[in-house]
Amino acid sequence: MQITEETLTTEQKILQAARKLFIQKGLTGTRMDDIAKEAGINKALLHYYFRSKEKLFELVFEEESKHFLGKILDAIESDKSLFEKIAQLVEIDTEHYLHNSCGASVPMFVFYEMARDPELAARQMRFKTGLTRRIMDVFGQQIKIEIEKGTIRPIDPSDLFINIMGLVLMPFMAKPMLQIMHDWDEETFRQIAEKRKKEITEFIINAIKV
Amino acid sequence: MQITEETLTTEQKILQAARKLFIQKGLTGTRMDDIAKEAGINKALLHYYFRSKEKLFELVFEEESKHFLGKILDAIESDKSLFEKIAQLVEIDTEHYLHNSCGASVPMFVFYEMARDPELAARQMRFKTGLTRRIMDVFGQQIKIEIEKGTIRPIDPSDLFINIMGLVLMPFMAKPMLQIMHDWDEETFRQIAEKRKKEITEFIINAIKV
DNA sequence: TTTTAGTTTAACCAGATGATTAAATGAATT
DNA sequence: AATTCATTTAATCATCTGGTTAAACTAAAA
Repeated sequence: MQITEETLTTEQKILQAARKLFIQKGLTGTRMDDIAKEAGINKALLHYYFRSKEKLFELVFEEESKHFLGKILDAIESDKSLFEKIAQLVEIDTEHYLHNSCGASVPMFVFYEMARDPELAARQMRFKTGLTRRIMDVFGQQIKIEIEKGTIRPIDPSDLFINIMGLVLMPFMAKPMLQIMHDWDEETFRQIAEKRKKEITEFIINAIKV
Repeated sequence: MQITEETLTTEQKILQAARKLFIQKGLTGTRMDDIAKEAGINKALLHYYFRSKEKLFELVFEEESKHFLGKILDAIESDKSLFEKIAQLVEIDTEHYLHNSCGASVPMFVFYEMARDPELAARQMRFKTGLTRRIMDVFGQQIKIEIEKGTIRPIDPSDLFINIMGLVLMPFMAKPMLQIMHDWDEETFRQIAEKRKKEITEFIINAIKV
């Protein structure tokens, strides 16, 4: 059965609308009325389903930040060589943000809200220490082995991790500026992001391989 | 003469306060009262100096986005070899954001507000076509020459540009998450950003040199 | 048909927030 | 000392916004 607007429960419609608007406009830039309108209902029903704006926001943020880290872990936990794993990390993340943009970037949303509200950052990361530690452990271990084998130059795993994230995410975070700078329409942007998958992977591998 | 709080004009104090808060909390997250309080004055005086929140915000944004692109152009227009230029671009940008953070990141501020308000993005970029075109022209020309000389692998200049920006800016944009993930205090973060200057430069050069 | 329980809405409230105004203050000038 | 003009403030306004409430509607159960 196809999922149309009608088949969604009101709760799902609200969550979908909230997600879209929070990612696009942020917590403080989004009105409860806007979410209601986007979901095709009114404000009171919003509070019937979700007690408060903060509660609704926290749900959306929790989901997105977990998803963000989850995607990374998926790629890193796979049983592959380092180079294949990097290719997969680039592929999975790019693909995810290419088809999940809401007209704005999820990583931007996550980082921005964390910067705006350190309490939120601390609270949310507290429940993700398992995820993050696992990411760094698995990745760090594999890097260490490759360095010892002499297949790649010595590099701090967290540095390499930041580098990969930077290369993958930058086009999505800087999208509005890049689009205007280079006069890219949506389709052109998509093509460039698509093409970057291969190019970034090679860029990274060239950068680290001996 | 040292610049203390007393030597600043009221206008400067307001702009300083507005800058700090807008960068930290964004347009929609910042209250006019907060700016007044931060500047040590009251709300009415704010409107006496700057007609409206939007006007004040636009001034701050204009300044920061111009500065952001200006720093890049400074490095790119210098009379140096490509590799030296990349080193300088990394150095200048990192140094700038290391000493200009407001507890939050300027590039994040610029990108975020552009994503939140496409009108603002279009309006602001319209006056910066000279800057951006100059950046891409000068950079593109030099890349082309190096590729023809065979010193670097073929790469689209805008791709390389995005890559450099991603590598330099990512730690600053993801700072809250990274700090919690790795348990870095401010000083540790500073040291890591400092150390990355050399490492990123080598990373990039290894990635592109034949 | 009546009852009942889950949905949905319009109207309203209290506090927040951007903006205005008229009066007060203070320092420089006459 | 009196005048003048730029600063500064407290009080106030109109609107926005998150949240509440009581009533209306709907469809299934009795």
